[in-house]
Amino acid sequence: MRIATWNVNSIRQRATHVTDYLKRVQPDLLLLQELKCEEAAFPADFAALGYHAEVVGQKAYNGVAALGAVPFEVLHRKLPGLPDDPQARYIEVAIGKLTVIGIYLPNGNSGGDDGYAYKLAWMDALHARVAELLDQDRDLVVTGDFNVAPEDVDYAKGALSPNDALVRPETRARYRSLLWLGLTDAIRAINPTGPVYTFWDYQAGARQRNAGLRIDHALLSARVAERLVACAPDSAERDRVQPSDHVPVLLEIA
DNA sequence: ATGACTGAGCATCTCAGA
Repeated sequence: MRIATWNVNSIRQRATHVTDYLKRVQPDLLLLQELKCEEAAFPADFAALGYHAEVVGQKAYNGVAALGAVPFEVLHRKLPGLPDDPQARYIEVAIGKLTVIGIYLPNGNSGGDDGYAYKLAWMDALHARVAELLDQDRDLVVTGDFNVAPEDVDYAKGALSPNDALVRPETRARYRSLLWLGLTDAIRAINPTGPVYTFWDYQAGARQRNAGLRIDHALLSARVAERLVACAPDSAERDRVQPSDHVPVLLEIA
């Protein structure tokens, strides 16, 4: 089973990139974030490759989707606990006995105190949902753009200010509390030390200077983690023409 | 010490991203 996640920063700008990726990598399931369009404007290009799309869209901002080459069922289109969330940031699907959650976690740097409070409330609701699924003994993958750089090794020196919402202590504490429910950070399980970036800013030659961040993650419940084979970002995607600022992360489970 | 890209939209600037 191969599951990928990718913040595409506009699916309409990146439809060709995604098509090429699906042809080359052929994941069973691809979770997308930052579609920046409503469902009606989501490109139809992927059906011809055998991928069924379930889209949670929104005009201009946010938006997530699941593309499957295998049959899957949508369980939730909003984070349970935030049923009236006006922002399209959550999709939960089932492939047989496996539950897969795709998230676009709020950045938290805009909107002042309210914007950051929204990020923390979203993380609290995600914690509650993951705890509920683990209590039910579900096999679980939580993946997507978390907008959290968990440790100092996860961002290049100078790439973020110390009080950025991606690294503030309240943010990191909530990320750790998710792990402490019993989840395994798959990128770190495969590559325990050193920088492994998933994002490079468009500005100031960040890619050329390798001034990146690790903010896209795949977290695995225990039985899934026992079957972990590989998990890594595809950094070459960042060097294509007109790329997203994030690269895909591919997870392989035996 | 400072600046710096990209995308969407009731658009020629503002908001958001991270």
